[in-house]
Amino acid sequence: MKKSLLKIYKTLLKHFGYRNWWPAKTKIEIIIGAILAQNTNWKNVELAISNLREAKVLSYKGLQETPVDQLAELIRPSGYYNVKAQKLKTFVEFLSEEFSGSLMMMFREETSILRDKLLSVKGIGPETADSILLYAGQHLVFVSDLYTYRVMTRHKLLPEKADYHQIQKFFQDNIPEDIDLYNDFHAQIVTVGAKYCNKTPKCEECPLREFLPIEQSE
DNA sequence: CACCAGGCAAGTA
DNA sequence: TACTTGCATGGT
Repeated sequence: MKKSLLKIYKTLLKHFGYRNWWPAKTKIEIIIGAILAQNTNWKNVELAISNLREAKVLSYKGLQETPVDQLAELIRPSGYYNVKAQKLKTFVEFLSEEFSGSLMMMFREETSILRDKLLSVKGIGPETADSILLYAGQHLVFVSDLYTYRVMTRHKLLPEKADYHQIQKFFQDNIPEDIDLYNDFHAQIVTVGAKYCNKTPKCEECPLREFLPIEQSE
């Protein structure tokens, strides 16, 4: 199994090239993006981020000093804007209280301890926590998501009932412990997922078509 | 027009 | 524990 996952990665890498994720400059921008991206098309997130940038509030202080309803207006294109504005505020409060507003201090925490702390923040679930850990903090956690679920289940590598933790463990148990690999593998899965392995799959053109299981008639 | 996107929390049985 | 529902915009 170790081999087949890596083979999938290599196929994706050859097809799409190194993805160079996360598409953001600063750590806080990555965190903001991770929250805004929840159940939302990335294009919409980009619109929201660029609004925040233009308003010069794409920073810890910016978020802290901007009223929640103003933030909501700025991030409107990302959808669920009221909930997400509150989530940004809640994260800022968490960072302020737990780590004196320092991401540097936050990411110095041991991985599993920090993961638990992030999960205790309202609005941060497993995927958002792991995206923050891996992409903003370079912690060794594999990020799963809807596309990961689809790619794995459609290729019969995991059962339909597989939950987040199971998917994550499957990757962590079967590929080398390498931050750059974790980083780019997830990026590749999202890329192939968005293009070919979405709700209405286009397996004929998918670079992973050769990995599809043999169809059984019944 | 309907349906979906790089989730999560809260409510119900 | 295992479903269900609310949150909401912009693209196809």
